[in-house]
Amino acid sequence: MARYVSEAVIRRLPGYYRHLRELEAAGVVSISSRDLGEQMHQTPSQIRQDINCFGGFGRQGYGYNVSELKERIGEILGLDQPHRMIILGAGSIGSAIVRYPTFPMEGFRTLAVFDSAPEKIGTELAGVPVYSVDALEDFLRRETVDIAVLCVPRDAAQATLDRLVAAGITAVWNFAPVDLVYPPDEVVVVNVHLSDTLQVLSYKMAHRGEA
Amino acid sequence: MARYVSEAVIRRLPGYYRHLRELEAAGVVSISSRDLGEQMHQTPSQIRQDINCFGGFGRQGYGYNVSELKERIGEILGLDQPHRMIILGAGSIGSAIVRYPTFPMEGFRTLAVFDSAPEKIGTELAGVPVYSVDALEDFLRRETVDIAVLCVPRDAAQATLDRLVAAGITAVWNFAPVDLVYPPDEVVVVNVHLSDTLQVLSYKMAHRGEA
DNA sequence: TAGATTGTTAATCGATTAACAATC
DNA sequence: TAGATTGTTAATCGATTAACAATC
Repeated sequence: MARYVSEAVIRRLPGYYRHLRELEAAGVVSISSRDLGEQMHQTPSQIRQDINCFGGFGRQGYGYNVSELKERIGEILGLDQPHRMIILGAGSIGSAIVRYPTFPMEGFRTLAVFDSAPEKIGTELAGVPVYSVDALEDFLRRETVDIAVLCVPRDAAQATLDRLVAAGITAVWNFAPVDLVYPPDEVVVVNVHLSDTLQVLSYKMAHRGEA
Repeated sequence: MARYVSEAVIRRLPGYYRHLRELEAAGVVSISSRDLGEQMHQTPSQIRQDINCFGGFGRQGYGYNVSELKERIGEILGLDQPHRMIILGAGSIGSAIVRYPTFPMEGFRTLAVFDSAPEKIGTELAGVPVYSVDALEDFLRRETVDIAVLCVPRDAAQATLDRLVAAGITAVWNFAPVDLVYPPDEVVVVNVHLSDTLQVLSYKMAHRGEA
């Protein structure tokens, strides 16, 4: 255990978490890597390797306790800690994030939304106040914020990120379709390039049945 | 050229496309794999390998013509063909997709939105009509639809997908946070599990500076 | 032509899979 | 106990990087 955890493993963890939660809800108490692999279309070997990056919580001859493994993966993902978020941009993507139903119960709480359009400032979005971006630095000085969600238009994204980093934000979830430039040791950025995934779909449609 | 194209390469293509479009807009005429690699934080080798999956359109001693390469990657991604989409679910994610600004100019056109809430049926979302899901099969019989975008709640996703597949839809862009079950030779599914990427961010925050 | 840079083959690196002894 | 299944090491597979001859 405690070996180096590759990006590939990290990206599979949420899938395990989701599947285990469903098994738990279905009343399944224990599961073997063989059965879990079958259900998730992975090899049992891969599942055991992945889980053992973090230490063995399986039992020989028995498998894994579903609730315990789910709980542990949740901890590894940091879901046992609450996260305080702000959203930059009160457009349609920003609205969708504020309203995303499962975030509150996963510990992700949105404190405020920031926008530059005067008609939006002072309103609320699903109960969350919309402030002027001018008040951003002030707000960050007063409140503890863990994650900034970037939902501003493409052309505003880099400048907004620069402000966030200067104000001490260390984690950004970016929805703007740009490759942002930032100091990697000061801030973690995870991109959701929606257009990219749609283009991957387009590729697969165009090249169906080639492989 | 014309070798097997791995998933890893496919997922990098939209990034190339985006970057080349920006270079083109900036008036850059040609670029070497060395410079492109530097700008995109990749090795020149990888860029040449990736591009050569599809045939050599570089010139020795010169590099690649930006516009030509962009155009060719666009074709490979299938962006030269128009795509007709429908959206399932008129909630906040569905609304965000209808309004996504760059889709129309990339050839992705939304024909209709389907929902089950009576108060939404008959209205419009950014100029696109909202129909009852009851009318789904009828609509698909009358109209040519390439892509269905699944934005329904978690618990309705599987049933909706089943209906889509039964009605002959062969490409689905899924936003519901579930692992859908489907016949892989009948339909291509690309998932956008928003919650997963947020959890990856959470992981990286919790384990900052470990590697 | 000489210099630069590709296309492509070979070497390396990392991730996935297989195997099996340890053990519940 | 015997059977099952893990944790872990070794083997394989695939993807990335390096090298270099071909050529613009």
